[in-house]
Amino acid sequence: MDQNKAIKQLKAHGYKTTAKRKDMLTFFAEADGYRTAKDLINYLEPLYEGISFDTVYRNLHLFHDVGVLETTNLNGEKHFRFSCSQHHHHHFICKDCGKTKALDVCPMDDIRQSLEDYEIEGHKFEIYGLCPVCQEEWN
Amino acid sequence: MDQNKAIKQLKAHGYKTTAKRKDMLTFFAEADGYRTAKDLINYLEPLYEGISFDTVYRNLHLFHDVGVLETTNLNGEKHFRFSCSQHHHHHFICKDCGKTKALDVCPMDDIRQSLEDYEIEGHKFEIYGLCPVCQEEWN
DNA sequence: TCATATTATCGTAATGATTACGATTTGTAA
DNA sequence: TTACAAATCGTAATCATTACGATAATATGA
Repeated sequence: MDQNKAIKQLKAHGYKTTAKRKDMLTFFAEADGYRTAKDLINYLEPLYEGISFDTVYRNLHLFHDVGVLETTNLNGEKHFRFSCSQHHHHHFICKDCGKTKALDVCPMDDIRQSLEDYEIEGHKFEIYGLCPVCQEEWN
Repeated sequence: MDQNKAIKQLKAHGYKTTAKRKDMLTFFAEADGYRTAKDLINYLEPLYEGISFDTVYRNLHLFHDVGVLETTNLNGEKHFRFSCSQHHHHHFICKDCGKTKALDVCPMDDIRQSLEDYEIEGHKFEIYGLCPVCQEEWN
């Protein structure tokens, strides 16, 4: 996912392109990892003094609904990042900087058979820790 | 984990046995799956009218700290269940009733090698859906 | 059994993230 | 340029969770 693709996605769904939305997408393009609503607000506040919670949260949900962002819950707080729509995979997530590393293995392949009677709607596999860069900063 | 073992754990850590704590443990023993703080409060309220949030949340955290409960975050809300301390495993979790099914596979085994430079602190693998019983109830 | 120190609980207020809403403004297509 | 739907504002409400000073209950040893 990148900014242009994201804007196309919005248009394709009949949503408008606004300066704020563009800047939100810039934020996530530069972030390259999971970020919170608060992170986004901090980024936008200097650009648009007094920007409304409504705007921020509504657009985060909108972006998620049209597939621009994916989301996960870390310590009870929602985190967002650009979707990796290529192929199904999971992530290592750095607790410090929020950046991710894609993992090719998906454990579901080996497990479906053992859950025949269960209706599977989704699954989550994440690894948490410190990326090499942030390890340095702790030493 | 069962009620007696849980009470022993509390004593071993110097915590007291109270009627409320016993009833909380009864709740989780009967629950046999993930439950929220609210679920617990609903269960306790008829027994102890006006029971304090402080009591409920403090004890949930205490139970977690001494290894009586394990916790996970579902839709932004903390859920608790008796720990399965035997050996490391993951769960299928029913979205309807919160009951779980243990999964023997742990994807970490295959993945550690590909994260040599990363400091791994934890991981999460959960499958969500409907258990056989709850599927029936939707038909 | 009883005193006492320590732990638990109460009642309630505060916090933090998120959602909601009527009024106003803005983007877009004709 | 107009008109209308969509977007945003400003702010209040909600929901889960945490915090705290005052009071009560438990466990231990005299």
